[in-house]
Amino acid sequence: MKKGRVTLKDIASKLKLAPSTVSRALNNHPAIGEDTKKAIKKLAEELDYQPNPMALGLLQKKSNTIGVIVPEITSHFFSAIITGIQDVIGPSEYNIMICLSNESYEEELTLVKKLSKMRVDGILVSPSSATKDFDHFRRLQNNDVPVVVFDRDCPGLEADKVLVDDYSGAYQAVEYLIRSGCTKIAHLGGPLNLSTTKHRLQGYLDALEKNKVPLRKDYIQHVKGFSHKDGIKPTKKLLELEDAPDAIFAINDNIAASAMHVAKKMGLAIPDDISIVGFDDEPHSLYFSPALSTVWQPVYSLGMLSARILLQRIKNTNSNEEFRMEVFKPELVVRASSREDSVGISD
Amino acid sequence: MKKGRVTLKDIASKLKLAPSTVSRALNNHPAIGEDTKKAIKKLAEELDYQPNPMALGLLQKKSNTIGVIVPEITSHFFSAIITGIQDVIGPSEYNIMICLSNESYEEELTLVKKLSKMRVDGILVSPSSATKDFDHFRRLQNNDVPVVVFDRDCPGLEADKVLVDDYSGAYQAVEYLIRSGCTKIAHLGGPLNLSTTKHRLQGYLDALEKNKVPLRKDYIQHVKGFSHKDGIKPTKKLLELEDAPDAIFAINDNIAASAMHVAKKMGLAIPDDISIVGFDDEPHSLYFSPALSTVWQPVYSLGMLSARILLQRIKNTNSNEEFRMEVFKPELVVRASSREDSVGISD
DNA sequence: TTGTAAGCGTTATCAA
DNA sequence: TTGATAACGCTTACAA
Repeated sequence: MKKGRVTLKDIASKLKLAPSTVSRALNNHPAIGEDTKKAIKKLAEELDYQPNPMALGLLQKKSNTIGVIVPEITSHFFSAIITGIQDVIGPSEYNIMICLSNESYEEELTLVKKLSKMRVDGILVSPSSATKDFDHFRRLQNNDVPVVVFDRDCPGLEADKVLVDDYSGAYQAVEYLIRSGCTKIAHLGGPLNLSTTKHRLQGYLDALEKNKVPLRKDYIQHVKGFSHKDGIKPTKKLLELEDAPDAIFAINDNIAASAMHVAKKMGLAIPDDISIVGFDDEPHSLYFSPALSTVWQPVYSLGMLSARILLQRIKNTNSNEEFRMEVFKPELVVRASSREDSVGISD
Repeated sequence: MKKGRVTLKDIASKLKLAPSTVSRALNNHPAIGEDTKKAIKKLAEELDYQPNPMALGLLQKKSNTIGVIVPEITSHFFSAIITGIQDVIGPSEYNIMICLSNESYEEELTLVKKLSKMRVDGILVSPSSATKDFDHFRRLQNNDVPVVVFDRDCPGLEADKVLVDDYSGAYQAVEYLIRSGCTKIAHLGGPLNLSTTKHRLQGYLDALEKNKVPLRKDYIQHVKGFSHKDGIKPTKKLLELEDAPDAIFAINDNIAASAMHVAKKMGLAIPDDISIVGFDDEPHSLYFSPALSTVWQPVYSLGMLSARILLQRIKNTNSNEEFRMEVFKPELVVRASSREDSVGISD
C-alpha cells in the first residue's frame, strides 16, 4: 500500500492519461471519449477514489460547510431543531458544523470567528440569551456569508428569519387560563433581552388586558436560565405572596415542571388550587402528573425550513432577493395541569 | 473592498516582501528580523488576516476536524455527552463535525464515508442500535483515522473505548428492588444487539440469581426503541400477565416514564403496588410523580474523557500505544418510584 | 478527444 | 535574514 489517499494523479498515471482527463471523466464533462470515461470510472471505483474536499475548497473558495450556532442542545427544543436541520442538509453537498454558545455572548463571538476563519458558506443561528448586539453577524454578512436567524430573533439585523409566533402562543395560553376561571394569573418569564421572552410576556399582558383581568406586577417573575433549578426560587416567591396566584404561565416546560414541584410541596392541588401551563411541549411533559398543559412549537419543521432557506440563499448568493421572514404558529395543548375550559360547560 | 479574504500574498505585496517571509513571521519562525516581524504582525492584525484552513489542510493532509457519530441527540444522554466533547475539543485546534445516525446502520455507513471523504483526523462514535458489524470503522483505522468508541461498545473492534459499567448499574438497581421487598421483578430491555442492553440484562439476571429470586422469562420484554411510545405496549404486556410483576427495571428513563404512565392508568399505585426504576437520570426524572428512581451515569465526564483520549491518540498517531479501555461507574439514585429499602428498617 | 499549464493559499527547502 | 520555488489535489482555459 502506498501511503495517503488515492488521487487523480494516481488514476491518471495508472491509465497513462493526464489528470485533467481523469477529472473530466469523473465530472461527466461532455468532451470525453466513452471508452476512456468508462475505464476511468471503473478504476476510480476500484481504488475507492474520493475527491479531496480541501483541494476543491481551496480552488472554489468555499468550504461546503454550514455553521450552526445554538445556545445549547440538552433541551429537546434545540436538539429537535438540529435534527430537522440535519435532515435537510445531510443529503445535500454540505456538511454541518454545530456549535454551542452555552448562552454566552463571548463564546458566541468566538464561535463566529472560528466559523468565519473556516470559510463556512453560511450560518444558521439562534443567539444566546446574553447577546444584545449583532455586529458579529453583520461582519459575516459583509464577508458574503449568508446568515439565517431561527427561533430567537435578532432585532435590527437584516437577515432571513424563521421564527415562532411566541406572542400568539402566550396569548392562547393565558386566554385559556382566563376562560377556565382563573383570575390570578402569574407569569414566570425568561431572561429579559430575548425576543421570545419579550413576545411571550407581551402576549400574557395583552391577554389579561383584553379580558379585563387586572395586571399585578408582583405576579411577574423572571427566571435567570431555562433549566429546572432556575424555576424554584421565582415560583416560591409567587406562591408565598399574600394573595397567591391561581395559575402560572411559565416560559418553558422545565420551569413549569419546577413550578409544579414547588406547588405540590406546598400542598397545593394541581389544577384545583393552581393551574400550570408551560411552553415547548417537550415529549416528557405528557408524562408528568398531572400531564402538563403547554404550548407546542413545530420545532422539527422550524429546523428544516431554516436549513432550506439557507441552502437557497447560498445557491443564489448574489441575487438580491429580499430577506424572508417566516413565522410558525404554535398551538396550545391542554392537558391535566390546567382546569377545564368552563365556558364550554353549561351552567 | 477587493473581494475574497486577505491572504499572505496580499500582506506580502503591501509590505514588498515574499509570502514565505510573511508566513515565517506569523508562525514565529526564529529566522526573521524583529522589525519585519513586527510590521508584518501589525498589518496582519489590521487586515484581520485569517489563515486559510483549506490551504493548510491540503498541504498537511489533514482537516483539523474531528467527526462525532451518535444515534440521536434529542435525549439528554447524548446531548450531554456531546456537550462534554465540545468543551474539550472547542478550545483545541480542532473542529467538530457532529453526525446523527438515527439508529440506522445504513445512515451510519454513509456518515463514515462522508467523514472519511472529509479526511477527518479522528472520530468519536457510539454505534447505532442496528449496527452489528464494525468493518466500516476498521476501514477508517486502516486509513490511519483513530477511532474512539464511547458508551455503546463495538465488540471485537480494537480501539480506544470509554464505556459505562452497565452491568453494575443494572445489578445495583435490581438488588435494591429485591432488598426493598419486591419479589416479582420485570425488565423492560432495549434493542438486543446493543452492548449496553446486553450488559444491563446480564446485571438483572445475575442480581436475581445471586439473591435466589427465580427468573421468569415472561417478565422480560424488549422495547424496539428508546422513546416513550416504545414503552407502552411492552409494559401493558407485563402488567396484563396473570401474575403481574411488583417491580419494573426499565432500560432508560423514557421507558420508565411510559411504564409509570401505563401502571397509573391501570390503577396501580407507585411504589406501593409496583416499583419502577429507570436508567440515565435524565434531569426531568426528578420531577415525575413520584420522582423516578434511576441509575445515574457520568455523561458529561464520559464525553470529556472520550474527546481527550482521541486528541492524545491523534497527537501520538504513530506511537503504538495500547488501546485504552475506560469504564465509568454508574450510581443508583433512589427516589420515590421505588419502595424503601426494607433491610435498613428493623422488623 | 486529450494534454499542458496555471492557480487556489500555504509551508518547507534551498539558495542568495 | 530574506526570497524563489515546489508541492499539496484539483479544475479550467487554452493548446494540440
